[in-house]
Amino acid sequence: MRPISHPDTSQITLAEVLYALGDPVRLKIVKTIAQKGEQACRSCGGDAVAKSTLSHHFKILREAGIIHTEKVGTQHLNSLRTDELDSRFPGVLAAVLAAADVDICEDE
Amino acid sequence: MRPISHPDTSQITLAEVLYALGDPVRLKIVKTIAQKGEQACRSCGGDAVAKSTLSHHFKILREAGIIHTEKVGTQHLNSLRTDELDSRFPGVLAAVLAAADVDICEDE
DNA sequence: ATTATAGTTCGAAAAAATCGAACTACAGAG
DNA sequence: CTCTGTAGTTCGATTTTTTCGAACTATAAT
Repeated sequence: MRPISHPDTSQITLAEVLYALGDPVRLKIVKTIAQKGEQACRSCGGDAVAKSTLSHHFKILREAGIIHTEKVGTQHLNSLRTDELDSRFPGVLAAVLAAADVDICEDE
Repeated sequence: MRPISHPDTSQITLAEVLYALGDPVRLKIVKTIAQKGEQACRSCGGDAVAKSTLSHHFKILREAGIIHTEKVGTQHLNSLRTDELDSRFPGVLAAVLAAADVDICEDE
């Protein structure tokens, strides 16, 4: 298994961040982590999505610089890179998270 | 040619908005309209993208509820649905536009 | 009428998402 | 230490989405 790599703050691009957030499953993942804190992968997906697809979604979020993944035993704990994201693009994540509460369509 | 249709404010979803913004070409279009005001399609694309692809990008933005398109003579004038977007998802567009100024990667 | 410009639509080719199956990695039980 | 279970990844195939060029529609100007 390849080591888990994360982009440096300076390498995070806006288009990639928005792209990563622009998927119902990934938006829900981010929302869940924001609400409940650090989460393992399987606790975010629900059962509508295959395990391999979920893995792919986490990879997209990680490569966009939105989440940090740390391997702990058999599971991968994911947290939001809130501070780094906010220093790079101030207010974006906060506005999206606030909007995610308003939006009813993408709720489970 | 089909009539140009726009979603109602209440039909705009966050995931669709973020998805629409999560493409370098579309982000640039939105940025251009925000800076210079109402724009025709061809004045936003640059020459890196085919005419038909540009047409597709405008369609995505329109269907996501981000832009309003009005036919004026031979051209289509596009404007941001700033107020509607802000009433639906307060602060999101503003934060993204501010971030787009910071982001250097997606600049032309 | 003719020519030019702005943009759309169509069909094909290229790229990305999704899935199930097979795999790796670790933890705990026996 | 081996066996079993759980968490997640990787692989190959299928489906969906993007992209393009070519042909088309619509309006304007000559």
